[in-house]
Amino acid sequence: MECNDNNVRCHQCPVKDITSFNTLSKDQLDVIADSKTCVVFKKGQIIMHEGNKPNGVYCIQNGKCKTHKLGIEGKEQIIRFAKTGDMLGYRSILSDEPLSASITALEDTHACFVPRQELFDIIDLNSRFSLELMRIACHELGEAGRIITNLAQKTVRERLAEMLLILEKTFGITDEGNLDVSLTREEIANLVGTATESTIRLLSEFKEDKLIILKGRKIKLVNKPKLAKIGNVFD
Amino acid sequence: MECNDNNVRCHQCPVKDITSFNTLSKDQLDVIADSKTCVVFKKGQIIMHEGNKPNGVYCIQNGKCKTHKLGIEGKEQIIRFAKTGDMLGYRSILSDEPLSASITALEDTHACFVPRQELFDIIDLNSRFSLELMRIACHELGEAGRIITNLAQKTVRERLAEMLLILEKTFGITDEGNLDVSLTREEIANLVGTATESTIRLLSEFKEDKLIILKGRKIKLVNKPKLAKIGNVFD
DNA sequence: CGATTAATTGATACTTCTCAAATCCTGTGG
DNA sequence: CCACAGGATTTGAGAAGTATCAATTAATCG
Repeated sequence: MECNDNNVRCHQCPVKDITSFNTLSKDQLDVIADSKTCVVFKKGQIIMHEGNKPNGVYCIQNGKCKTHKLGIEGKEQIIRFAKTGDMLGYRSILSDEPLSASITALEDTHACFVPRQELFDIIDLNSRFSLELMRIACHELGEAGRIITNLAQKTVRERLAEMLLILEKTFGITDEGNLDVSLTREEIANLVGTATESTIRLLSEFKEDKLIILKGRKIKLVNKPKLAKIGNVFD
Repeated sequence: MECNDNNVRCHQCPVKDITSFNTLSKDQLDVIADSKTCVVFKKGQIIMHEGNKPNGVYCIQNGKCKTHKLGIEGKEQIIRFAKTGDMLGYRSILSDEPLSASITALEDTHACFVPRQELFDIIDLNSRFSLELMRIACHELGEAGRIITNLAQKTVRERLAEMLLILEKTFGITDEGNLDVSLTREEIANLVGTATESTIRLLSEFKEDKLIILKGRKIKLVNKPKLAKIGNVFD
């Protein structure tokens, strides 16, 4: 798991500017650099485990992760995603509560572990950093409200159409135009909040209606306006 | 709307200790006290309006509110509640985004308006206050994850049973043992994420099964273990 | 190249929504 | 205080949306 990224100082880090550490001074970045540990998580590996108390956060250098909770009878619910530049575990650290969800790597993921204490030290020194953390948490809170409303009011069909658009917005597309994230049908179902079979049936319908092109786990959106209409997406 | 609570200084405020201002020094409390405006909202009055940019936050002196979003075809989704001691509008202020939801008084509510600038001034001075704000936002984020999982995986029947228990935990009970909050059937439906008629039918079933006693909008929980079992509530 | 896991399809049952109609409240003005 | 209008609540019937179970086929990984 350890890797040689440890040689890289944080102020030289290529993703520094898109992380919440972008307001830190050189000295403050050195505090992080001196205490961080860089690791690699293999695809499918659990990075943090629901119910545990983490000793710090991870900053994603490169990769994609899912945040997921255990629901009824062990069924997984995917709450959100994280990608390059995002911080993992901050919710638990800042609320001083156990992890409310697990985090699993969707592909091989490089991340830097920053210990709890150094994080709090910087919060104490740098109110801009504190504000940035608040901004992120409060933004996520707004997103959560939107997800709650969708789950409560939209049909599965509507939610799936919207989710395809959200996946494209979140992860972008590959050279071939496919969504740049590989999810099983079951994962899509656990994201949308439905049964795997329903997801498969609806994806097939969308394919029949020429809204998407399916090739195994590769999904290409070819009629986004129509998907947006089906999903009641207005923005 | 204005009221004479303005005479009360914040350091003497009876609810100060249960608010996030409880870490402020006397001087810092005076900054708030000098800039605050106390107001009263009538039952049903909109305190903040979805999409607007608030100029500050409200601290609830006394009362109960609902936070609600507009969903499909104007249907209301209730996201959460607020009560005495809670802060309103902080999500929008701290994320620098328009309000993601409206806030409406469920009963006559006394609240103090604290302007945006003074809030940021204190954040700059007092990292314990910043941490407290982060703690609240991150705690709410964990709650939101739980709500998302419930909406995605539980049946309406399960969600309603759980919601009754949550309402009792949130608002407590009156002398007669009823939930200390008055909601229409439609509001309960908008909270659980279902149709009004479904809520009515299920409440009637719970009444038949002697789990609750209904008298108009007064609801008394008489068999909480059974409700917890129906709602798959384990904690 | 098996062995396992994932994806697909069909049939059926169940939950929940929608529409319609009737009754009950509640606040308000006379 | 009463009558009344308008909203809230309740109940029924039928339609629609989803889940579940079972069986088959396809894909993937040592």
